Order: sequence, then structure tokens, then C-alpha cells
Amino acid sequence: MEHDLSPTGYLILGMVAIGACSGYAIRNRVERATRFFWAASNGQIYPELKRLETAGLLTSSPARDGERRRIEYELTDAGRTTLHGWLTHSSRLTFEQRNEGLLKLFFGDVLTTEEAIALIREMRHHHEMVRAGIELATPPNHPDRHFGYIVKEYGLGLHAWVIGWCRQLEERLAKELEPGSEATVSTAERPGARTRLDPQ
Amino acid sequence: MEHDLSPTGYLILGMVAIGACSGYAIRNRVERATRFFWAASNGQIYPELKRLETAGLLTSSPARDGERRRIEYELTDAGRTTLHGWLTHSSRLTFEQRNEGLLKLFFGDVLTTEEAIALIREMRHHHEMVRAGIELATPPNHPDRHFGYIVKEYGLGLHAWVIGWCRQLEERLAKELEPGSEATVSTAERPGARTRLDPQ
DNA sequence: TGGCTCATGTAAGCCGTTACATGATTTT
DNA sequence: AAAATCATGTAACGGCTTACATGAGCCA
Repeated sequence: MEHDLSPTGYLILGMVAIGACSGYAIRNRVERATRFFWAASNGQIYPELKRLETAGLLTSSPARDGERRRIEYELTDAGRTTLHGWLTHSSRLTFEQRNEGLLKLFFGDVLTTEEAIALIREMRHHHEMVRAGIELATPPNHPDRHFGYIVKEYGLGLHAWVIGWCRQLEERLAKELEPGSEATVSTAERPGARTRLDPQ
Repeated sequence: MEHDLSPTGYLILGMVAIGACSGYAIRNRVERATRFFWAASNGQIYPELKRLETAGLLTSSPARDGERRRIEYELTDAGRTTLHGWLTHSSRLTFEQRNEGLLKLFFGDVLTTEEAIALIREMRHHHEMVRAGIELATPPNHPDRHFGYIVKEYGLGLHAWVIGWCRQLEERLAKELEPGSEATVSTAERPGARTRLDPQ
């Protein structure tokens, strides 16, 4: 039997393995812990849970009488094998980024130095907020969840690096604004003016 | 007139501003320079170019007789204003990541230490390749393209940080495999065995 | 009783990739 | 003459988000 799931399918399988056993619980965990490197919305989670059950990787049981309406999922042996296979068998890992701040910065030559500095400051603020979110929202270290903690540290460290990088660039550009300086990194470019730039 | 483009629309506008004046040239630049933080495929570029022309932000001219078939685009004044507006007016910047390696790592408690180490090594190799790609593929520093160079440095530095982080984690986990050590980060967990993990 | 959280879902639609199609020109 | 590159496009499809719909139980 061929179980070729999307990474989000594996995310859900893994979440169930870790103890998030309802769609709602998965949603919460994703928001707290993985949204910074892998997001998932209700529109994905609930249909995917059903698909995984149909594929024989999960089993479901409704809440007992008197309890709040709720569907609890468990891994089947096939599900556990599939999860383990994904975790251990190497394959091209999807790695995608969409960083609009960096995209703007890429065109920074079209801006004045002041405008470029403002842009970088905005990028920094964004990463500071993201970092604060990771710091607060991820659950505290749990004896059986070392890797949740490790991944949290990754997020904190990565964004700290970016914040530091932004700060350095801000300072570097600010220096060029000082009266004594010669070279400017970016030519003052106004919407009406022409940009002459060699191709390549 | 309301010009609310997708970031990819602005990417194309910016690429034309920078001197990539055909769909083909934009494609190449994206591959070399921005794909690491903003990708774009033919299926997006060509239709978007036409949309931008219809919106009055670009004008097109066919290649002169005898030259290779080719459509050259230029920014209109409206296009230049729109681009400048996007670059300077602050707004919520889209920032998305999909990092399957990190996602696997998040579930690392289900693995043996050896398996976890193998996974991290794979992540590191991936980032080493991406970093090498950035180093090679991005064009050399051009007098009028400082920010292309700055963004390249960002990519190199960021991936270098990740590579270092992976290496450290590998060493840390390897220490736990040594005969004298007590604690193990991850419990040896096999596909057949049960994972007992408290919710939350 | 009213509002909040818990909890599960669906529908529309965008964004983007993959894969293919086409053909001209340049290089080997 | 063949192969590679230049160059522009389209069609199908998948993944994901947004927004909405629904309703039960809990708490003030």
C-alpha cells in the first residue's frame, strides 16, 4: 500500500502521535508551535483528518455521552509506520519562503537612503513581533517534548539573527546620511525620475 | 485609480524597473536572485505582465525587425508611482515559511537519537546546497545594484546561521550516544511501540 | 440570559506550480 | 543537421486561506 501524503498530512499524523487528538487540538498546537514554519487552517485540517481515516492511518471515536461534542483520533499501526517512514526516509524536503520585506529591500536602489532605512526598520519590527510571539506562545519545556523546545530555540535564534542583521544595516546606512560622508548606497530616486540600470 | 497588486505583481514591476524588461529576463533574474525568498514561474510572469499592461503600469514594444521575437516592457509613470508607493508605504508584509525539515524535527521525540541525528544532517546538507546556490547564482556586485548584493549577503548569512545551528545540535545529540552519558534526548521509539505523551 | 469558548465543518476563490506546446535563432 | 537556447505562452490541478455556518456547553 502506497501512502504518499502531503507534508500537511504528515503534520496531522505527527500531531496525533504527540497527543493532539482532535481537529481543534491540532489547530491550537499549530497556532502555538508550528505556524512559524508550517501553517495549517481548519479548511485543511478537518478534511485531511477524514482522508487519513479513510486511508486507514487514523481511527476516530466520538466523545462519550454527556461530554462535549468532539472527535478523538488515534494512530493505527499503519499510521505509525507511515509517520516513521516519512521521518526517517530522506527525500527532497519542501523549503519555501515568501519574504515581502526582503523583496522590497531587493529594489532598495530605487529609494532614498532615508526610505531604505525606514523599510529595514519595519522589517526589524516585524521580526521582533514574530520572535515575541514564538517566545510567548510556545508551551514550556515538557519532559517528553524535547524537540518542541529545540524547534522553539531555532525560531528564537533565527529571528534574533535577522533582527541583528537589520540593526547593523540600519546603522550602516545611517552613517551615509551623516554630513561628512561621501558615497551614498542608494541614489535619490523619485517616482517621476528615470531609472537607468544596465540589464544583468 | 486603485492599484492593488499582489506582491508578485510588484516583483515584476520592480524587475522591469531594474532593467529586466522581458518575461524571459524576469524569469532568469528571479531564478538567480530572488527565488530564495520569492519565487515566480512562467505561469505567473507572462499573464501578470499582460495584466500590468492592461492596468496601465507597463507599456510593451515588440522586437525590431530582424531581431529575435521578444516583448520589451517599460514602466509608465503610473507604474513607477505604484512601485514607489509599495516600497515606501508600510503595510503588513507577507512572511511565510514552509520548512519540512523543521517539521520533521518537531516530531523528533518519536525517533531514536541516531535517526534524529541523520535527519538534522540532512537538513544541514540541504542548507549547504541552498547557500552554495546563492553564492554562485547571484550576479556579482554591480555599481547600481547595491541592494541586490545586500540581499545576497542576507541569504548567505542566514543559511550560514542555520548550518551552524544544525552542526551544534548534531554534536549535542552525538554526545548523548557516547557510552558514559546518562540522559537521552529522545526515547527509542519504534513504529510498533506506543507513544504516551500528555496532551499540551 | 447573554456571551464566550469549544468544536466541527463547508464553499469560494486565489495563488502558484507543473507540465506541456510552440517555434525561432544560435551554436556545434 | 542536430541540439541547445531564447522566448512566449496555456491548461490542469493542488494547496491553502478566508470567511462563513452551525451548534453545544460553560460561566457571569
